[in-house]
Amino acid sequence: MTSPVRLLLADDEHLIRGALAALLGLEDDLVVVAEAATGPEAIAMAIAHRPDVAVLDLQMPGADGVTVATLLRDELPGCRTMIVTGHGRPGHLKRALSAGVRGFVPKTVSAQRLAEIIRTVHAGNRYVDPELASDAIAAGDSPLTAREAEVLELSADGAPVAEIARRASLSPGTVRNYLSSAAAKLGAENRHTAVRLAQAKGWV
Amino acid sequence: MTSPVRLLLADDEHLIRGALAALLGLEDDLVVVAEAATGPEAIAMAIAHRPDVAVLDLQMPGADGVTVATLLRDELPGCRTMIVTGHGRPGHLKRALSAGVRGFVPKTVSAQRLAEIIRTVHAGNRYVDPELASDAIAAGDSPLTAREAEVLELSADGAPVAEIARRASLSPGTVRNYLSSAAAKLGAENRHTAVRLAQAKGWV
DNA sequence: CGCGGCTTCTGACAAATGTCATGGCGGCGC
DNA sequence: GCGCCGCCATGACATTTGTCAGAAGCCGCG
Repeated sequence: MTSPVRLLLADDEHLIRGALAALLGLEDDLVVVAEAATGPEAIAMAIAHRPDVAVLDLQMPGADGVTVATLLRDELPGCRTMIVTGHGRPGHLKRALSAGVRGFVPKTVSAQRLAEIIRTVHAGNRYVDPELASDAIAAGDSPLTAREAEVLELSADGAPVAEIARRASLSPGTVRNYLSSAAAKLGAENRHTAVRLAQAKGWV
Repeated sequence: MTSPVRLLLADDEHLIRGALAALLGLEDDLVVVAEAATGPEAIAMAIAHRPDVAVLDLQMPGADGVTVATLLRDELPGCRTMIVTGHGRPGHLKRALSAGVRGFVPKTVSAQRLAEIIRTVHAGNRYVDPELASDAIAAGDSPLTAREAEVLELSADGAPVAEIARRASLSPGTVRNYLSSAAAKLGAENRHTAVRLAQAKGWV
């Protein structure tokens, strides 16, 4: 028998992380060698313990799972990464895959299933939850140009156009044009619903 | 020794629920008698299995934890309820307490700690996470009137005033007045930032 | 009973926003 | 090189929103 798979677990919810560590530890071919509660901590722990697979939560303080995965790809090429998430948006999956992530699963799977997927990933294969994958395909690519997306994101907190223009170093008129065309592309009647739509698709 | 505490676990994330069930089951004075993934399912399971303590996630499909707790208080007076949540907003805590919930904890606590709190709650005492409590005190009470809150909530998805008026069966002018006064009370410069603020405080 | 607060409405005005046409600039593909 | 597309801007216009004053009915509290 080969040596066990060394795991890093990163999740800001101690309850989940601890429970997960306990359950995965029961599998005799898996061993949790490090845990982290924040993005930066995950990176530090990964470098210190050099796990075979890093299981990362998508939403963490400091840096999200995809960001951590991106850094890890450069720092620790031998370490496979996978994302576990509560509510995954289509856009996140795309970002994750281009960051070299090899597994993407929702928290609705069982621990049993997660263990299998960890083995799959460790073997060098990919695994993406079928439902999330079909969502991503259905959502398609963002129809927004770079500036449209940027301006839309800046308008996410409900700031007036003048404020957005200031933050983007653009003319207010230009901002209104971008917002208008972004809303048209998304089929929204105003920029606020446009923001919601884009966020739901994970495009911002 | 007394008989073990019978638990109901409700959380839509199978991974967490299963892991939690396993960990809490290790405590020899606790036993998980039922699990549920949705609000309605939690209610049905509670009535069927009559647990001593119901551990409810705040965000679940169908009906949220507080709603479930409210129903349970009437249906199963002998059953203590507690809420476990990822990101608890101040307003939620208030709603939960008035629904008769006896425990309110974030998912950042350890399983060890959760087990102790379950015992505390089962003994008839209350437990509220200190940090969440101080947040709630700092946030204070909502300054909004019932209608202001209602209209603000309807405007949450960015719908235009005409749409909100239709849904609330109010005159557009009235809606604008409510939104205006709500924004003024919250110190926001428009209704969209007002919505964000109110949501952050848990007032909507 | 009167006072104050909440609810609901109207009307009017100012400001912000959405829409459209138009134009210049720069890059990319054929 | 020419055309297309994205980027940035301006100006004008219609629409939507925000703000304010005023007014009526209802309810609870002292």
